[in-house]
Amino acid sequence: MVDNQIEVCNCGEIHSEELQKIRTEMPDVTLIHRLADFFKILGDPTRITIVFALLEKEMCVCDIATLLNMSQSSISHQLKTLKIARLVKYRRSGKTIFYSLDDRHIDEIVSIGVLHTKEGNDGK
Amino acid sequence: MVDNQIEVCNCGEIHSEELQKIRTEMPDVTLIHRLADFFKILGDPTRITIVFALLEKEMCVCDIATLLNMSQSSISHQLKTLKIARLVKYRRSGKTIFYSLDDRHIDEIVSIGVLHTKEGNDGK
DNA sequence: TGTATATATGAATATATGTTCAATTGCACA
DNA sequence: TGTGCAATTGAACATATATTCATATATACA
Repeated sequence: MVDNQIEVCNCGEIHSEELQKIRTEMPDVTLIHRLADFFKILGDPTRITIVFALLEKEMCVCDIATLLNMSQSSISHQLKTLKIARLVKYRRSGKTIFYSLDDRHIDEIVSIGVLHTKEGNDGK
Repeated sequence: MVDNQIEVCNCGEIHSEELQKIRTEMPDVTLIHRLADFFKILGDPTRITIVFALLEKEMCVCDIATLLNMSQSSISHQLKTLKIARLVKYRRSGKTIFYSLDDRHIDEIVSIGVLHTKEGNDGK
């Protein structure tokens, strides 16, 4: 990324040296993109519901589909997304494949999300 | 939502009584949607960068735009999104408007996200 | 080896969403 | 009151993405 900054305004509320200092304290671009990708995973109702389900116990694809009342194909697609993001892992047992959570931070992060959600108790 | 479940398979890995039990332990649909909306907010590089910036100090719109090297309009749009989601608040001071974080859980949740991101240290 | 079952995959479609561009609003100050 | 600046807003556009449908894999079992 080239460093030619847009000249936006002259408000000068923060001097450019301070902006420069803040810039050095910010996480690097790669980390930010990975972080955003991580949160994006949890930002879909289907996927986070799957996470909640797997928080209860390991399940096979068709169990999850039945639980969520959705097609097996769409669950499979979402599980693939979760798998790539390393949020779930799987094991094969004959014909069926069991999925389970693969991140020890997930319950923690989801719990905090619930806190935030319940505090802002507005009708959306 | 009607409760006519799709009959997906007969794998029967989990009996329907157990699925029913798990169903009762799952968060309700409204909470899940709010949670997904919350995580979706953090699931965009621009928005999470804004959050990181505001973690450092309160800033006006043009400062953020300069810092992120983005147009002031797009920052303003994103700030509106963050505002609606109650992640940021603002105060007016003359012509400029200062934004700051409005959620005491944010640094916590972002920190855990960073943990997850750094542990899965694959080259994506 | 052939059939049945659980899961995965690819293409297509519909929808959601981030940024830009062109205005407009709100406040300050001369 | 009128000009200037910071910020907001709405429409348009391009891109991303969730689900569906049809089909392909992979394993079990007869």
